[in-house]
Amino acid sequence: MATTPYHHGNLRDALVEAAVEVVREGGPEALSLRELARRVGVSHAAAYRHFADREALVDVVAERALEAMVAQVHRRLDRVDEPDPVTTARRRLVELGAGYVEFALTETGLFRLLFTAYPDPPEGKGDGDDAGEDPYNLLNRALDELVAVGFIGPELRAGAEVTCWSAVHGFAVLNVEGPLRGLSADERDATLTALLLGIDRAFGAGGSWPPLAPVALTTS
Amino acid sequence: MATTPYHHGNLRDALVEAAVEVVREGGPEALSLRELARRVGVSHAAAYRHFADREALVDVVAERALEAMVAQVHRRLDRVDEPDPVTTARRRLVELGAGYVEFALTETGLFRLLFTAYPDPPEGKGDGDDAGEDPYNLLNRALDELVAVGFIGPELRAGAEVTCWSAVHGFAVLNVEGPLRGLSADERDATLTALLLGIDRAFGAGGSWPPLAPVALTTS
DNA sequence: ACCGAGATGTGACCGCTGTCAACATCGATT
DNA sequence: AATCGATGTTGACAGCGGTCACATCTCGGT
Repeated sequence: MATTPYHHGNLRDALVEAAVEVVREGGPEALSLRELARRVGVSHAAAYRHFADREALVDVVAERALEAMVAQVHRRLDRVDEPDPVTTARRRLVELGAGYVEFALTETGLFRLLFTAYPDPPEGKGDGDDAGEDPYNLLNRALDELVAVGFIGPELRAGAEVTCWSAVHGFAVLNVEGPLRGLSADERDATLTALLLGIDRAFGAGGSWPPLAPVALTTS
Repeated sequence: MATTPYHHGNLRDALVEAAVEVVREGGPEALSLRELARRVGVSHAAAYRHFADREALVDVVAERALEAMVAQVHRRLDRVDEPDPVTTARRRLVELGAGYVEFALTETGLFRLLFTAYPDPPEGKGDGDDAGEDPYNLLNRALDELVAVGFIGPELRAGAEVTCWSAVHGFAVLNVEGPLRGLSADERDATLTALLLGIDRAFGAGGSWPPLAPVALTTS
């Protein structure tokens, strides 16, 4: 039994683990069922006992990626510590965006996979159970908070999620796989700060609020 | 010689034409050298006389796509007709973004291909010859104009291109291949208007400017 | 008018991929 | 102990990008 047991034991988990690793290193296009099987030490068709097709495996990796992203965003969100509630809410929105971008730049492969098979979050707005563990929900709650503390006028709330998400996502995409990928860390921090403070200005245009501190990414 | 001449005549052009058509219908992943050759009625290896590899063909299609995009943006830009120079400049920035998104939604396949092989425009800032026929240059000129007419304070100019591009590109991506692809035309118009006017607010936060009219896309 | 050279197209081949069907093996249940 | 369903294997197929030797055509120089 010591020599190559016929049954792997927990092939499914092993495949997922290997898949995550492969995608982290080479992005979605590096994900090959056959190479995965090779890596795990199993025949090339064995994976089909656990995944209907390649797509199904991609979906599982996407879930993992989403979790990792939420974790990274939370890490940044939790560091926010401001005396003023308005500044707190504003800062949280900024850090939310910065965490999103940070994940995109740190875990390029996972991020790229995420948006070749994103699990349509805006549709499932009804399930209030695990709501919150999803960047989209985090964003909406941050915006609601900004309305609650009086920073965002209620008339500007509609569509604000899409505006924020678009800006931050666009920045991430352009920097990860787009024409902005050559930017230095300093240039990135500067332009990202301009973008995030721009959003802040767009929402708080009504009143006269104190300026926000710049942002710096930890791209490691 | 009427029956299948050995030499095609202008295979290269025919291949490019077919490639553009295929990408328009099925996106970049539908672009296969072999199917192209089949469609043009030639053996699959013939294409390699005209293109080093698949990538080279993709690049040519990308150029075409970029031209088409610039044309569409121009079409919208040229319609702007406002008495006030400040309103003109503001409106032009809005229409620039709307045109970008409109192209993304109209020519989904070409747009998606464009960003799997984007010809790094920010790098080639030196060539002043054909400058202007590139969305990035159009954007920069629109922003400079906004500074010139006094809408954007000079201290906000740095990084403004990236902010605008990110927001609009993110919106396009999320709507074309991302989680926002289910949006109705009305929802899209509304959220895009919110986004574009948000950018307008972010830049003109200093003064008290008249409101801008909403935006509507022609997705046909 | 010819003839050779360079350009262009062909078919066979390689290795890679995802996917399926037939077969082998194992563990748990009866 | 026999059996059955879950799991893994082998072998095949089609499609892909890419390369090669070879066939065919076109055109310019003599």
